[in-house]
Amino acid sequence: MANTVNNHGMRPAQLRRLADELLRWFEEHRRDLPWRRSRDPYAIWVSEVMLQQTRVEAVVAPFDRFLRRFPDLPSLAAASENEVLAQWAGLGYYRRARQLHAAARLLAEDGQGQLPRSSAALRLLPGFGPYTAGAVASIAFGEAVPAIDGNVQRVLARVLALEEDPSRRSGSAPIEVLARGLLGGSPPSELNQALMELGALVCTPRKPFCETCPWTQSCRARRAGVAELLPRRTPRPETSTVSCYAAVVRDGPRFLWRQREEGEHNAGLWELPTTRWHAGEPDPGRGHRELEGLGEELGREWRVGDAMVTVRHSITRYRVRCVGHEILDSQGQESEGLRWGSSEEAEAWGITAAARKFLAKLPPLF
DNA sequence: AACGCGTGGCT
DNA sequence: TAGCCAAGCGT
Repeated sequence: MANTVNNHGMRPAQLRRLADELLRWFEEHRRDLPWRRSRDPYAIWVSEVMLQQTRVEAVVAPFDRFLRRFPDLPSLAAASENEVLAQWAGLGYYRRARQLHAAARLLAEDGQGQLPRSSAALRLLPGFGPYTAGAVASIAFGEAVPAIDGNVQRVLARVLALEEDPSRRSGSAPIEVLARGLLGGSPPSELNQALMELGALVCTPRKPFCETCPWTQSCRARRAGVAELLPRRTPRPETSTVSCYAAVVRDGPRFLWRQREEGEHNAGLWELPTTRWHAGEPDPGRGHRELEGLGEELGREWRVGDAMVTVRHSITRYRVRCVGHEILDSQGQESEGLRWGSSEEAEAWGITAAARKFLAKLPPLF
């Protein structure tokens, strides 16, 4: 039993060797990423939040854009929520942006005006969970705390040939013990980033490149030939198809936009007015009826036309088909959460990914 | 503990 | 095409 918590039998000398091999590998293979060129804790924080559940390639452009618009913590704190959401557009999980913004405001108000330097203090801020607190504390401030994300879970689960699910306590405990063991004596920023980089570039979920891995000799899963099978995670819920219908209401170059409400997904972002989802594939007759209903709900006089275009996207476990119908709106005025705007204007307010897909697919005017 | 929250790229 | 999944957090 002692072995379970004692690094599965990893001795200090072996930990030292693993850490050295990893750091040497990282020195040679580390990617040149925008946030790695900065030592500014604020920039590192922004990058870590953007990287939650999001691929590096998807973060590079939004990161630069965001930092140009909000170069420091005071500028972020001073911004409106929708300005922040607009800069976040395309990254998804918009709550991350709200919490980043909320934390910036807390820090700006309480006089400090800067991030606290310890993982424990960071952990108290909105949006800082165990991973992000560890990542910012180690990368920005050099604290010797692990930063265990999905990459690190995978890498260390394989090194240990761990059969337990890393998202459960029985699996996360040995991973954390090993992550801490590897930190001893190494620069925390380098070691943590190296572990993640190894997971991103070599110890990939499927078809890991074990031949080029610095740990290929010591990895227990590799030796047992089960690397690809680890970590064992509980299967995701099955995806299902849902459908909805969007009102394409045009007035020259402008569209009618609706702001999604608090409590809905994509809250605060603007979309073409859209009906609620229903299970199953789209149904033209149903689309007609539901859009007429939506027009009444919004207090407008609508003539619902034909289906023009269908976009598909997905939200967590739902595959969404959304059919855009041409709508004639004989009113024209705006109201709370309902306004006219060109696609460029709406982009600046912050629009949903589905709306962006509609804009790209809709036939040009005339 | 399990679920809700987005999105885009890869296979 | 459809499924899989990627530097998680909050409830």
